[in-house]
Amino acid sequence: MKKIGMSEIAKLANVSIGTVGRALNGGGRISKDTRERILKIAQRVGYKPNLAARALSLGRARVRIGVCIPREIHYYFDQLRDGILGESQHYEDLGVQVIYRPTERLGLREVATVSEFLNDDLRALIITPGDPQGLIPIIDEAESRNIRVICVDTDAPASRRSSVVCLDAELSGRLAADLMAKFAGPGSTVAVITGMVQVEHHRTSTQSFSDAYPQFCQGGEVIEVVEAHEDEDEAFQKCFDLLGRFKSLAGLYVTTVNCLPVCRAIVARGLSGRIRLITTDLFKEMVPYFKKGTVFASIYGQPYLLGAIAMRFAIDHIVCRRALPASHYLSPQIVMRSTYHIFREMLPSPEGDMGRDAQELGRVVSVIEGGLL
Amino acid sequence: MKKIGMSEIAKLANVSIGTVGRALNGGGRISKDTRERILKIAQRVGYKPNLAARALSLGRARVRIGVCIPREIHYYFDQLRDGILGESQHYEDLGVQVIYRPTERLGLREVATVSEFLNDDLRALIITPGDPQGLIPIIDEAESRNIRVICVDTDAPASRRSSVVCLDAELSGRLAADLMAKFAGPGSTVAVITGMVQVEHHRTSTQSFSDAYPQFCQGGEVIEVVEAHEDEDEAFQKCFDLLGRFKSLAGLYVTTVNCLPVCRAIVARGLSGRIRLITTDLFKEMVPYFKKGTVFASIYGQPYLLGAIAMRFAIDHIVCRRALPASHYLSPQIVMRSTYHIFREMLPSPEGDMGRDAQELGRVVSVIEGGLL
DNA sequence: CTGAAAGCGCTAACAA
DNA sequence: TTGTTAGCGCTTTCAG
Repeated sequence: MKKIGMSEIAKLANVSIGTVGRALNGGGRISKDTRERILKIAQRVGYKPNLAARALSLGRARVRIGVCIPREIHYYFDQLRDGILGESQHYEDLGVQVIYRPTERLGLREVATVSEFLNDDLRALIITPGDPQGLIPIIDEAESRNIRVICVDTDAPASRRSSVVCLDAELSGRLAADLMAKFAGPGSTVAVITGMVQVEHHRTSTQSFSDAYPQFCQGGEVIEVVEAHEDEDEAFQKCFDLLGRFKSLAGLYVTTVNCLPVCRAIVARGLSGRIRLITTDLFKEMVPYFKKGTVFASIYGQPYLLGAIAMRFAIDHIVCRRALPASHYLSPQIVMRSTYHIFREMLPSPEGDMGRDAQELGRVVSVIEGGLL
Repeated sequence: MKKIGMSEIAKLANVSIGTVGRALNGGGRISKDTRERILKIAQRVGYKPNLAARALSLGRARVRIGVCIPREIHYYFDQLRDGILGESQHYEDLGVQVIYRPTERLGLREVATVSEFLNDDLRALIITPGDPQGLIPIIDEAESRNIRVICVDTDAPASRRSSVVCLDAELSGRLAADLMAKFAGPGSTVAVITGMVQVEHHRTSTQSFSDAYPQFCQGGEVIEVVEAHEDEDEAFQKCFDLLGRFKSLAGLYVTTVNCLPVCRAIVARGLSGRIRLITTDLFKEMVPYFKKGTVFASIYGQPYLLGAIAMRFAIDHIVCRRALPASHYLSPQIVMRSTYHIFREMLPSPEGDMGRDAQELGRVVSVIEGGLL
């Protein structure tokens, strides 16, 4: 089956190549007749446009994709960014150009920043909603202007966004419960330390854990849910207290974005390795607590992969004209003492990270990692 | 920073565009002087070739990549294949053409099949060595003919292959031990059921598990390593016996490619949910045993991702002239009752899988999965 | 409404 | 050794 181009179709249809172009791309003036005739032929011969030629003809940067994600927390969003931008680089010569305009923190000046994209002649917009409610009108406006909005990591489910790529918070919570039940055994009492309950993801996974734990664990009970407001001292203190109050506590599930204070409290109580600690993050400072056995497991959403997939979706849709999946949930990774070291999160951070210059030729010793690339 | 092309460089160097071409691509007759002058300029202005233009100019299929992987076991290698071929499709218009020539089973007629590739004018060769020893001369021959050989899933470490993308067997075993220790608790006695010990991966992970388990588990012991030769009946019988002999057995680590007979034996003994069973595979027939709680966890190497990464490496190297990492280890996924359903392995298999026609436009309800895409 | 032609950046074949 | 030129398949403009 040989590849067929527009000129072959032109011959088959007895028209010029220009007419074929007009038929294929919705373009301008063309009679319904010829149009349909050409379309039929194209279909029959299985015409597929040559993307390289198209990109070349259109000139560079005909596919603009906006990206608005937070800068902080760095350990997490730097990965997300690298996934998004890294993936896009592979398609530069196919005309993909990324406009990267981050916010400082999740939700901060988000509505304004995203709004700025509206007049940038984008084809797609990748965002991490921190204020889903406030974003709804902008997302909907973007969609109505034919800008496909893809939510990544967080979602704005009530909006008309085309697609979402994220972890299923409910699933994360259930998985934590499943794991905790198997770690702690029947009849065990556990607690949860959560961050700001306003944050959808934390609220959902906490709830889900609490619901699921008793099911997975015969006679098990979630004895308390502590809210730590993402404050280090507060988290430490509350956790320290908790451990003092419940001597029989078997496990702790932490959904804050920073598990370190909890680790410290556990160590301070001399309970490292005894309390089954399940966290939800992964960054270098955790290493000592993995090594010591303080952290039993971390249920980690791989932001790099998340970002790469979101960008891949955008490109597949716009450049390759593939359908956009309404949603894509990926499975959280369970990271343990024996495996944390092979995640890209543990690589020495080269500061100037997104090296667009890259390493030409030569030989890289070893790339290690949990995600793609 | 504007994009600079060959013609700009030509102007800067006061030569014709043809000369620039000769300087940049190692090509033919050119004086050392001009060559170096041009190279310097190119470097200075940060010249990056336009891959779309290059592909277009070269005509289609100038980058041929050979793929030789097994057909069976289907549940596993179909995923690997989809990852490899799926990734390549994205680069068709950049000139990437894949020659897919599978073997029936791992190692079967492998040397002959791989040999056939030698005269196909390939740029890269992706293989799954089943007979690493026998392949060495062919791999080395390929490399010396400037065909980059990338091993995926299995390896031929003694050969001159450029790269390997796989799971670290030693790590898989350690992770299993880590998990088992946390499931079973101190002082627990466990056993291993392994397949053919000739298979490198099984031997290594078994060994690694046996070494690591006592370290992770206070007073724990691996009481027996059963070899089942990949035979269903044998596996069932041996496992059934084992469970009869050691009433105190707390866990079982299975490294065969088919955990079903072990599951059945456990159920037959009425020990489902009591014996901590850790497996290493993931396919639809396992679902009932996940649901029942027979399988506690499966440590699964995601073959789709493995394949996608291997192909991505090949393309990045050949098309984008990036360095080939000597090795890339990815972290095994821990799959549990609460998460198995979101893996692509659980999707209804569309038989005619690698749908090259794909779904144009329209809207996909939901894509679910553990890997990339 | 349709045809003709220029040109995107690069490679390769041919001239000089 | 270097310069010139014809495409690769497509989009887009300008004539017809």
